[in-house]
Amino acid sequence: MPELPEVETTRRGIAPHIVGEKVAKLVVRNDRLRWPIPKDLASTIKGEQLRSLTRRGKYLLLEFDAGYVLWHLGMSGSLRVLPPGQQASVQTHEHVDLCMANGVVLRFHDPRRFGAVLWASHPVFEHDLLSHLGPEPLSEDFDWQYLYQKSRKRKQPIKTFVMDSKVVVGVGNIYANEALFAAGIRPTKPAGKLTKAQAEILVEEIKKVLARAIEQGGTTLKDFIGGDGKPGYFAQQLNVYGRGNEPCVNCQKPLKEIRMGNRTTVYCSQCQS
DNA sequence: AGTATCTCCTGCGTGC
DNA sequence: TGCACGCAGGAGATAC
Repeated sequence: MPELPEVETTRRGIAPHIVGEKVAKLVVRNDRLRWPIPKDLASTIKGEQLRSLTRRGKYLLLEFDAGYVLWHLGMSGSLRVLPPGQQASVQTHEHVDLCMANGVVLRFHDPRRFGAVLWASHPVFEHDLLSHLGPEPLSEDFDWQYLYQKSRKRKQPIKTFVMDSKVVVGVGNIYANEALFAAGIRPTKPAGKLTKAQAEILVEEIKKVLARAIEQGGTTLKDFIGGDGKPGYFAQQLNVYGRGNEPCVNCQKPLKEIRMGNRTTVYCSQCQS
């Protein structure tokens, strides 16, 4: 399930193989993703040179002279590079191939089809899906003063608050749970009740957990495949996620597991307040 | 405006 | 062995 670290890992893995190359063709075997893939996308980018591959939140941005392809992996999506001449047969749920002039094929696999492949003309950041996004969590714009100010008078639980992409992008369920545990803050705490000190440590822990995950190249979650086609090798220790009722790593008290906004939430009632 | 709920989809684990 | 069922999850859409 791609969270920001997996998307970034994918970006880094595939970029060297495709940036600077021209598009030979886009093959769409199934256009029914979260939104339909535009019918004319293939003709729009055919022959165009890929100028850069960047990321905004969990969106990959493929830059061409005329505009951008926005590529979101959704919850179960993965991209892998098939080297030139390696004619791997198409497996089920492999919905899209981006074929480059150098023979490299970028293949999209997405069983649950929550992903998206869309076109955005210039300026890309004014696109409806990007214009409202909050700062990148690893950027300097995301600091404790920002989080503190933004959370004032907000009654929403801090966990759903930091998972809101308008507040900050890229903090999914796994890392929200982990960062709140590391910060010693209870997920249910109203965002507006955070102290300055808590805002400071939470921002720090969010950055730490994401940066560590990127360093390690993604999670071990089972359907992640790295940009080089190898399985994810991320072995970051998860202290709370998936450990409901198991002992807290700090105090051994059984971890609480609750539902918040339809998402599994795990915390230690003794270590988080 | 802020907040909570619903929704898209398929694979997997569980219980009968 | 097979079925029904619940759950997982990003984030936009919708409803208060």
